[in-house]
Amino acid sequence: MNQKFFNLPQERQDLIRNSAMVEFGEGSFKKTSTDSIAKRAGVSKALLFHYFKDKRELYLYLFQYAIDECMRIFDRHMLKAAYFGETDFFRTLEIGQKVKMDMVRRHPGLFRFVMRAYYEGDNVLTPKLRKKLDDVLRETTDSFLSRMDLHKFKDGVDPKILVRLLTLAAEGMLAETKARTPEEINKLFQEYQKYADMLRQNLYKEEYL
Amino acid sequence: MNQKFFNLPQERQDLIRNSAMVEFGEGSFKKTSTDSIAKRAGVSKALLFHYFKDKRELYLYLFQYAIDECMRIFDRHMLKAAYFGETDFFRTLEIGQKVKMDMVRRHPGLFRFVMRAYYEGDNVLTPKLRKKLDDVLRETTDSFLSRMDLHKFKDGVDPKILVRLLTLAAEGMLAETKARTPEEINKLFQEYQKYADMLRQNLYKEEYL
DNA sequence: CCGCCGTTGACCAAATCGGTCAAGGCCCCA
DNA sequence: TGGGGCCTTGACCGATTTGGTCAACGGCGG
Repeated sequence: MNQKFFNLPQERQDLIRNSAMVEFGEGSFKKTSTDSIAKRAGVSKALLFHYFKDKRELYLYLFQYAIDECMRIFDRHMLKAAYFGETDFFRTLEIGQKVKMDMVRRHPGLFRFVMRAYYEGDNVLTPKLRKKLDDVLRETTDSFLSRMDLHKFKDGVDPKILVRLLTLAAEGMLAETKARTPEEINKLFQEYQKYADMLRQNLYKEEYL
Repeated sequence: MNQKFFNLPQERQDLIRNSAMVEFGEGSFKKTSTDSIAKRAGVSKALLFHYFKDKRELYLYLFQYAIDECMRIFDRHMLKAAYFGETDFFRTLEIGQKVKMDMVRRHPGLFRFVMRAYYEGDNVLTPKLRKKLDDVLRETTDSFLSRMDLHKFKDGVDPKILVRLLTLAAEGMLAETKARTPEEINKLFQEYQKYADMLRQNLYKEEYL
């Protein structure tokens, strides 16, 4: 790709990246047209091909960028939690969700794009990239659980499936809305907190409530 | 539409309907080509236009069919539960999920299609149809809750958000797999049951366990 | 033998596809 | 004042795909 892309102002880079991720997130690689991407970004199609030699190159760059962004966000959130010595399962997960929702605001369409890309039927994504995403997802969960204080849970509660349950719920909420305004995102977060509170209230030993 | 469509053997009707729902479920109305639908069904495109005058007519028929099918399934499951006098929240919900997963086997792509259609940006779906789906969803939840024995829950547990939490999880699981074989679907169901068991174990009063 | 019916491949004009190219506008340095 | 980059664009390309049509095929019951 044309390295001059990075000389553009950050907002313009984001505009192009976000538009492309939203479009690629709505359909398969083949069905997504470069025209629609350009139109969403309010930019000429020729400009896209000025910075990216190919539709495929744009796609692969976006995937790389998305994964890196996820990692960056995750690291920041874990570092933050670690800095404050936070070891509480729900509070840390809450921070995570908050950061995630913030990311949705900054990069609407990123999650959907990554999911799409992961399940993309065509072989546009190499197995190597696919594996990379796998690793990121698994490592984040493990790393998260290893730092938490799991003694607070009642006996018989498996924190691992609890993470999955809450993550599924959060992603489901994210998937079913096109929320972009801060108020909408805040509403989603409040709903998430209702679930988390209910679980915390009933899955923690009484002495930790 | 051409009423002779219903003279076809049921399997052939299902073949066409399912293929169309899968394809429409993967992309927007505009981006989904009649060619791909025909190809998936192993049928000539001309046949499609023999039974449905339009791409749009096919789409609207499918939506109607999908909603009716959902209703039919829901009624059957509720009647079954009512017949056995079942009033337990988790057992009834479990039956519901089981039936739902069965439907996924019989109609792969139905759920995704309905969701897509609901959030479809173009105005192919009239507000009236959209409202109809809304009503169905809300009514089923309310009707379900009104028949359940909610005294078993500990104080402070809101069954309504519990339904939503479990539904979100189930739909999330459904969305992230392309599971079609009975074994895969069974695996999903087992995962669902892990969540439900954990919640039941901790949200019910002890005397009801 | 006919007529009906489900089915098809070939075909159509129109739209859309990914990608190119010459040139316009703008700012900075000489 | 006159270039020389640099970001940006509209117009354009041939190739493919689009939704939709149509004449005709084959099998089957009468």
